[in-house]
Amino acid sequence: MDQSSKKRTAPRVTRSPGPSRSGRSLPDEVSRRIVNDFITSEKLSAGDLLPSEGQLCELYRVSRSTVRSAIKSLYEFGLISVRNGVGAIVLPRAHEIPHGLDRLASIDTFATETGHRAGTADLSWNEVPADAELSKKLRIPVGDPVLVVSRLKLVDDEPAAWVIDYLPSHLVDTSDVKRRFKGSVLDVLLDDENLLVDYADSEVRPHICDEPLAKTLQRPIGTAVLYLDTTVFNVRGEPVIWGRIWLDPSHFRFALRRRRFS
Amino acid sequence: MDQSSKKRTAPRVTRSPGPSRSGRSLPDEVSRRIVNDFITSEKLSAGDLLPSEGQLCELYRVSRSTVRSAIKSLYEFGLISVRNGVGAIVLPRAHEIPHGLDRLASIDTFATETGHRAGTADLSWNEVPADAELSKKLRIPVGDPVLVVSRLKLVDDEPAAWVIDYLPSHLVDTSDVKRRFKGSVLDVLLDDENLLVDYADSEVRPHICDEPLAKTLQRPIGTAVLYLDTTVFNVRGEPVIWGRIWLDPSHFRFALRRRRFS
DNA sequence: AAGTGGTCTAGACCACCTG
DNA sequence: AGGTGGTCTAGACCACTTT
Repeated sequence: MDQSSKKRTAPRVTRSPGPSRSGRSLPDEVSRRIVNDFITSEKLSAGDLLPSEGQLCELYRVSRSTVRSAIKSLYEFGLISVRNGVGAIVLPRAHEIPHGLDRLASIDTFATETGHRAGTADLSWNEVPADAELSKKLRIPVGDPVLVVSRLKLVDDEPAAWVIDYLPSHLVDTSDVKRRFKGSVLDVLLDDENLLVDYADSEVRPHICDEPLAKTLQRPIGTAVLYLDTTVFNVRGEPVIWGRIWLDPSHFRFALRRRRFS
Repeated sequence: MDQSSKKRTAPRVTRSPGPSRSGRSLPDEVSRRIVNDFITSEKLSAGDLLPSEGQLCELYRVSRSTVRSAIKSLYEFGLISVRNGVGAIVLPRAHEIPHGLDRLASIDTFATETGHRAGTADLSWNEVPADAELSKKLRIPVGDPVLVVSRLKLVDDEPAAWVIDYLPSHLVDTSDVKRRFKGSVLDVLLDDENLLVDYADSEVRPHICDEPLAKTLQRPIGTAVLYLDTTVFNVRGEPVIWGRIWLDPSHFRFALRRRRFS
């Protein structure tokens, strides 16, 4: 087209300014630009159409594949809808999705991201031999050592969740985990590049507080809480944590965006 | 390339046999083939590597982009992990995730897919003017007519959930919905191509059965159930259903695969 | 060094929606 | 008819892992 003569001085979007290492991909960068330039800037409002893919290609000087990838992200993030033959429609940003239940992240991360202060109390570390249940959940032989970490999670200094994590000792160095622990066992393991932590399967159930739990969470006996039974796996599909969490729903809203198909 | 001399007689994967209209995309077709040929066929087992992307391109005679798209689907579906420089690793117990809580589908669909029989009882249809809460949830003026559909959902003839759906009357033709209703309001709307139903935001909370609910679900008073507060939106981000569901956890397990980032 | 996945480009053609 | 998104291809180059 036009590169015959000179390069346009248009602010072409590139991977990053410096040594091309910002962790950000080109599509992510384009997503960010689209959000800044059109969505949060209030240049467009809910129901309006984004510029067409072709226009965005010219604007940011990237290929259509890159623009399409960026648009897909915005769609999956719930910011726009896309209609064939029409365009990308800006959605109302009213709904927040406070804690994406489908995202693998720690309570500390969720709390911090939503502007709250996460804390830990009644922390205890134990090593026990695996019983039948632990053997099944962690897929290790009965009797193998298991690190048990239990604690009360505080949000803004109020009891919010009771958490017990079970880790196969052969996978983790107990003293190392202890040293790097800042409130979340999951975060320590997520940061460890050798463990290759990848995903978790959770099951959500309602639960009624019995006396010890009620006392711990400082709620009346009989209060309804959410129980999350979670197994975290590495990329090879081996269990690395079995976690049991009892959550006070007054401190944690569990929101979820559900989509067709997928 | 290689079409100069010999053509492979390999069974090139194409969009569909007939008039190219099966609704299935090429990447979806390739995904299906990969699952059939390598994962469920037990040719590979958990921890094994899929053939490389290049090999899959040759095998199915498609471009690398198509193969990568197929692989991404398998990843998002939780069937494989992918590691840079290594390959795609088959994950264990790939074949479950009974009720993906993150998927927009009806109770009937979930029940049927898991081999159960869905039923409906105590069905009632009403039209009421929107009060303040309905006005807020459905984003319509107070007083606007709202269709209220309540019923007991049965799974294998046992009470499993109490459901109330609220629909703005201006969006739906009540008699039409009634006529096409086969147990699920959501399914009727999902099938309607004019409504453009797109996604839902749900919030999950624990709930303790009071007397009327306990009686309806035939459970003891004080039983813990899950309460799902769900708003369904169309592609323009307009609410089309507000649904309230009380679920007996003994009939519905809510599983969720959680991934990093995303 | 060789092989793998990760990223990005350029271009072609199709399906859909709107005038 | 013309514009928009949807799909697929071919190829280039980079980053990562293994040998």
